[in-house]
Amino acid sequence: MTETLRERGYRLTPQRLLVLEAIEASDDHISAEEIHSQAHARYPYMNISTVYRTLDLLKEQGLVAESDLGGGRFLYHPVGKAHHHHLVCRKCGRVQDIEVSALHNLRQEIKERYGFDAVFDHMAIFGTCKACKG
Amino acid sequence: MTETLRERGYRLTPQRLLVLEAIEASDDHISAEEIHSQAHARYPYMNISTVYRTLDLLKEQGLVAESDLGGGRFLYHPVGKAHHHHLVCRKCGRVQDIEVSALHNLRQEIKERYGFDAVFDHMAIFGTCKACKG
DNA sequence: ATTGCTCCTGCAACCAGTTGCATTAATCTT
DNA sequence: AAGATTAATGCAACTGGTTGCAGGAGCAAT
Repeated sequence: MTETLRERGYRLTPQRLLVLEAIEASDDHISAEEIHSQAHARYPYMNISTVYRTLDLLKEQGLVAESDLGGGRFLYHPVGKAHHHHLVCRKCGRVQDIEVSALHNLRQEIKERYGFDAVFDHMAIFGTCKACKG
Repeated sequence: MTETLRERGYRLTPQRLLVLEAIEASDDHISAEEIHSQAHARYPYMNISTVYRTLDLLKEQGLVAESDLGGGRFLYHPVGKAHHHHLVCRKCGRVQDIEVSALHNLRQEIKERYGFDAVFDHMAIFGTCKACKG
């Protein structure tokens, strides 16, 4: 990721490197707050607005993906892993990944019935997970 | 709605009546900010937190439905009309209703594959509408 | 009409996230 | 290695939304 940014003419500041490290270290997903607190521990002047701006840049450049967990809460993950969606359990809060193919049929149906091109981009689906229901 | 609230033991304060009126007047959907500004015009002491608390109550009592339009933005509408979902066009911003049945298959698939009970509650689906694509 | 119970409201402080602006520093040039 | 350019940062103020708490008001009983 760092090489890609440099090649595209972006500066590699220590702040950006810390954000990248935090995202890569969490091979699952991570919130902006978590990124900030990790980076802040090592570099006290790290500012939360820099985290958000770096995340915006990484999204723009297609290096990280953003999931909207509803209510304005977001998670970030490197795009290395396969494109996927999330099942968010309202009871235990656990987030489970599901394959992108699960939404193919819905996309097609919406296209046929309404002529609308739906974009499912790391979507969050809420409900109750297997464990919590038992 | 006012009668339902009174029957269930809730007080009918002027603030609550103003919120109800604003929601009923907008037969489509309305944001909390819009409700507040309408109510505030007629009753200057109206506070935004009262709007949110009233909306919470109305949700709880099943009288209004909330749609998450992503990024923490919400719309509210009376439950009188049939349960539905929204197609939000990212180009023109238009919000189109779709029937709840569109998501039946997806619900079933997620249930079978992951044992997860998905709750689709006035969901927003983003993409490009027919008009904007042409 | 008055009283009292307790629900409801306004306020102020807070939260995650965003933005404008002046300052700082990464990189390029020499 | 030093200077210039300008992107990136830190700060502070702001947004929409949430919450604790003390005071105010709806409603029922008298």
